[in-house]
Amino acid sequence: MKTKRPTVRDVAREAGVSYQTVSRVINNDTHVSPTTRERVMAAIESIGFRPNRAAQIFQTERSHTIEAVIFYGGFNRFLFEMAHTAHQLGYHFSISAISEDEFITSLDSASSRFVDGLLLIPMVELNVTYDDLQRLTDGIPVVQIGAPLGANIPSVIYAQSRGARLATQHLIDLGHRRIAEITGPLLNYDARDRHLGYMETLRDSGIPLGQSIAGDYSLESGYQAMVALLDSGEPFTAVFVANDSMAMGALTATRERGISVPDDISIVGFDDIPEAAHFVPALTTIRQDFNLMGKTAIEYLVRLIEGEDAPIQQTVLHPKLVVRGSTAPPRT
Amino acid sequence: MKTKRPTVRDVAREAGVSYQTVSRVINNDTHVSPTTRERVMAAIESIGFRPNRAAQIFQTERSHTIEAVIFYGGFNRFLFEMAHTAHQLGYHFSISAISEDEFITSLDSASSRFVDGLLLIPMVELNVTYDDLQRLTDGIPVVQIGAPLGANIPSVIYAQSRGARLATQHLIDLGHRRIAEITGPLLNYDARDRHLGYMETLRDSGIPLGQSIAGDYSLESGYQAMVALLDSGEPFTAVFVANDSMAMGALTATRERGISVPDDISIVGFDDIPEAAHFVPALTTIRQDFNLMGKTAIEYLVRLIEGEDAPIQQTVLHPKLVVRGSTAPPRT
DNA sequence: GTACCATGTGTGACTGTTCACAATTCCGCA
DNA sequence: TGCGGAATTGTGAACAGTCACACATGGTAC
Repeated sequence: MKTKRPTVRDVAREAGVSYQTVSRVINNDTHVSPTTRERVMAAIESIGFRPNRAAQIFQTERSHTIEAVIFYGGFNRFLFEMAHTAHQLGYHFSISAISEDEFITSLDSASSRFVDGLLLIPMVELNVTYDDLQRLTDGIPVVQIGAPLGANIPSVIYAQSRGARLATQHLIDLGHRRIAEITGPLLNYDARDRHLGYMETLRDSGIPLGQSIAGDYSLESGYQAMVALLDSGEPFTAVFVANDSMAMGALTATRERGISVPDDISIVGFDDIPEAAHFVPALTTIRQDFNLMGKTAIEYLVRLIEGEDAPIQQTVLHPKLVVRGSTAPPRT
Repeated sequence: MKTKRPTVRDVAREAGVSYQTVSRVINNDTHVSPTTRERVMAAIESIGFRPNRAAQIFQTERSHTIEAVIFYGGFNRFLFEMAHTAHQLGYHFSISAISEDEFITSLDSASSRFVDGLLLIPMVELNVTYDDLQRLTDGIPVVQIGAPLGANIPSVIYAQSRGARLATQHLIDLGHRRIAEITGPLLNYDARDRHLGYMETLRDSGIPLGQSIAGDYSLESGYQAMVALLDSGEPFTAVFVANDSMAMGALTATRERGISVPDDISIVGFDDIPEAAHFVPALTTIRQDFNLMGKTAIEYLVRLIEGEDAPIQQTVLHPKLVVRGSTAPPRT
């Protein structure tokens, strides 16, 4: 962890050339013979050299960075709140939007860019352990938003399965016994945990599982899933939908068929986005405060960066049930 | 523009101290006498010294930057798309979320951080000229998203007033003659332009202006504005609402009063957010593609950064009308 | 055979800041 | 008056790259 990072001069020694030649190679300069280039590349690979971004910027006075300046109070609350919290604590905030296969690259370049801390917001399950993560990032503190409950990674999560339990139990308490489900993409932590919470609650009450269809959290997929549910012919009086957007799509599907919510079918969503209260009917859902989650994560990350004492921990926030007009007792 | 930036040594000479003392002052080190500190501060101020962030990071190996790693495909499309485009063009993307009074500070620190380009996304009118901007940022290229039509600033905008015209004309074509309005916050470029488009269209058709109430683009404010409109007693058969969120709130207000949309009142929104098609009734609105706008802005910014030849220009995108179920001819 | 040029490679200097340590000043107290 | 120690200030070196230039080599044209 404290071993000095290799420099161009180390690479040069290894490859038997001058540091300037190494510089030329990492900058894709043309005036290098193919054989030399190859030798240098091999040396870079073998000793694990990464150019020091700070030194490059210092020298060239170019950072290759674009900055978006955005005024507080607007849209995009989630990222926004985090950026704001970071600023208040004296940190710049940058986002790196990547596709899955850029994941590794992005992490291990972080140390050469002297990023002080990383906030990981994966949408899918990461098959890396915390140790892998530490090795990849050269020991840079990482806080993950959203993770399996009990994971040994510094993280901030909402207890997803608990939220799903609240939702499902609410339907049971109203008297429903045939409860279908529209899940999120089951590769996601949260989607899977919501699904588990639903199943466990039914099992605990001795109620058979209903039909379950997977969506991808999008409005459109919620619509499609509800259509499929209705087309299946299997009867049900309530649906637990894994997020509010899909619930909105589901509502549209019922409306098109003249099915009344909540008289014919009750629907519970998840997230409590601001629009949920304005759905028709207003959506009963599970509230999560994303801003709080972002803020908490940043504060924790800064503690990890600045204090040696901060322990690895998982902060678990608890969602709550918000009852509105989309749920009612089943028809008798 | 090409004058060398002052260094700690310049400040030291000016203040009659050593460069190390200057360093101590800018790092808020305790071991500096109050008088010396004051003298140094004055020197810094007088010669306009800003510490070279790259050199600081280079030396300390700390950047005071937190990076959020987010996987593509999620939420927050707007910022996200820009980040992605920037990455593809070889640039890092960072966001700086500020309040209005941090505006100046944020801009003039950009050059000491060697930011290559700035993307300005103001929600309110900026009372700075392009020259001011250039001076503040030390000549760093800037592209602004959203600006008055015809402004002499590199910018990418949607022709807001044109969108408002489309919306208003649509209502007129349906036969409406008493058309009310719910505007956005009129300090915003876009809100004002939408308002103007509405007024001009009515004037051009010789139709008197309807009642106009200002909201703040939030769901809740749309609800309140519609309530106020209905309470006013002044009759109207259609409303032009300046964005979709407010339109959603407005729909809730009509529903609560048993007023039918579009039978009693037609409503047109603006933006075409994904939810708009699922409103009850589905919302007639004006479509803007925010992703396209972000992408266009980044690409233009990169051209400004890399090419000397790129001219100052304003790219004007054109919104279009999407007709759905919230508009119909007025009752006869 | 010499002059020329292109290509490939190496050397020294420089960037602006902070760190470690050295030197100076100041003050109270014996 | 002289001394110890704290507070304040100064000096040299180092960080890891890149730039400008110099130097070698080898091929081509005269």
